[in-house]
Amino acid sequence: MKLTNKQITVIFKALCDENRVQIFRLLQNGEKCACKLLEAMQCTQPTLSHHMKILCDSGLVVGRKEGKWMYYSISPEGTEIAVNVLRELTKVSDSGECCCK
Amino acid sequence: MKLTNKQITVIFKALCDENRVQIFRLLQNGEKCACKLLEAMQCTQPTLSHHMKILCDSGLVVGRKEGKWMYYSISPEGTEIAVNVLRELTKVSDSGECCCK
DNA sequence: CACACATATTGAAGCTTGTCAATATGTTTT
DNA sequence: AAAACATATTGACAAGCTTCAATATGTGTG
Repeated sequence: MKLTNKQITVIFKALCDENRVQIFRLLQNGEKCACKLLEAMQCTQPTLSHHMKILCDSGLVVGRKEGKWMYYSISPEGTEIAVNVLRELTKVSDSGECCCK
Repeated sequence: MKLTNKQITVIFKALCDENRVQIFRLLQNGEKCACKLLEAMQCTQPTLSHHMKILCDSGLVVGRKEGKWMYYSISPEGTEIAVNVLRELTKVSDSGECCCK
């Protein structure tokens, strides 16, 4: 599972906005419909929809349509990938010294 | 260790830019001086300096000054915090159903 | 002390993102 | 079929980010 730098930025862009962090907090105790999220957030419906799209694109959140409602939840698969990417990217091999030393 | 939503976004902004992701890759095999990073990157010195500031502000990278050189490395403490925050934020408690169901 | 070198800061231009009002799409109800 | 409802899309504007050239700061060297 090899991601490009571009794809990695898409994942972490999900967490670059305070509103989206708050949405994660709201989703932590289970799936929620968009209307419930909207109630809890201080933004308009189109803005929420925009953030949900970014969250879904990142893979950290998944959406499920049921009739006229849209249910969102945190994706265990997506978040596991994100944790692994973060781990991978920040892992230090420490194989060598810098030339300038 | 309780971070605000704002502080969390600062952490993940480090990984929102392709160039910064590339910088992590360069730092993976140990501390590097700014001049070495600059060589490897396709950007000007002020741009690199700007990115290094964002990385240091995130806590994921630490800088160390030695004479006229600046050495940067991945911070094990910072990255551990980041992983924990990501884990925390994406942990699902699943305590209850959404009202709309 | 003047000069060369490494890095940081400033200021401006261009691009991207976040936000909202208005509107469109799709679904259920009457 | 029309009305009501939930969500998505569009278009416009504001705010923020990335980038660079120019300049400043700090450090070692002749």
